[in-house]
Amino acid sequence: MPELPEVETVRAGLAKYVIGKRISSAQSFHPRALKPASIAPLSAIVGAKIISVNRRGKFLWLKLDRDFTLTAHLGMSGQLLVQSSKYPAQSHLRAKLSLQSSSLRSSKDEIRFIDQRTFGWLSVEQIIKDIPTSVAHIAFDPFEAEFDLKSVVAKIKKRKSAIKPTLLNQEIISGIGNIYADEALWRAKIHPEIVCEDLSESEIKKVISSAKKVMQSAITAGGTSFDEQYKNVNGEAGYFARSLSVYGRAGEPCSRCRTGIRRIAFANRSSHFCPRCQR
DNA sequence: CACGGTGCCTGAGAGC
DNA sequence: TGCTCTCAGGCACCGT
Repeated sequence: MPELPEVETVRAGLAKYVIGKRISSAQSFHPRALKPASIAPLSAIVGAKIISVNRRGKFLWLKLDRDFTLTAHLGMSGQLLVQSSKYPAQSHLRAKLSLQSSSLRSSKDEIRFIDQRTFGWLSVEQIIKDIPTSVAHIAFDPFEAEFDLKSVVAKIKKRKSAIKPTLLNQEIISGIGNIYADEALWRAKIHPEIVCEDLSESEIKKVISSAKKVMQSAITAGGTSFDEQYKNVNGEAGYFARSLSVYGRAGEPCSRCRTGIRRIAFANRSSHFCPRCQR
């Protein structure tokens, strides 16, 4: 599932291939591919040049030489592939952008948006202070210069809900999904159901720094391809799944204390943790 | 304002 | 073999 490390891998891959290119056509093939809030059809970006590829948390956007942007979210199963238009269409191809190339030999002439479960979307949006409208309410992620650890800790400390759903709340800290939330809590030795108010400031800091560290390691590994849905722009899987300590490892021994990893369901999600390390 | 619950979606895998 | 059911979890939205 694409969380910050996977989206960052896709962002970097896109940046490598598409910056400076002009979009020569843009088509959508599924009614849900374009977000209903999009201010224009996908064809509105035809003729625009891609200036940069940006990310906040799990949101991605192409900065164009226009006063609007193309924003993308991968949802559960979205992929953005950069490949040749000669390559046959994938079964869940939802949209594609053709790139004008200066070199006739360039084979990476298409961005394809593929999405099995259709929770992902593209959207043409206004850009205000460099941020697209659908990203305006999203909190800074821990890799952004503006991320303010102290204020995030203070905000979390006041909350009456459990730490796990709080880590998943993109309006408090962005980029963390179910996999990295479980991994961060295991690293910080904190039980997912502990109420935020009951944690000390240093415990909250530890969870956040653990989240940043585990996500940094995952970026280095090219992301986690746990359910075969996530791929980078070249269609390759990341290999961080082998480095996961708790997610998807119910019943296996904890690598710190050998106690069996437990899986519980709460807040409509599964949580994996070590019942001995995380009290 | 804070927070919990629900809906959207498809294919893999389980169970019969 | 083939049917039906459950599960996976991203975000938006709604009600309390």
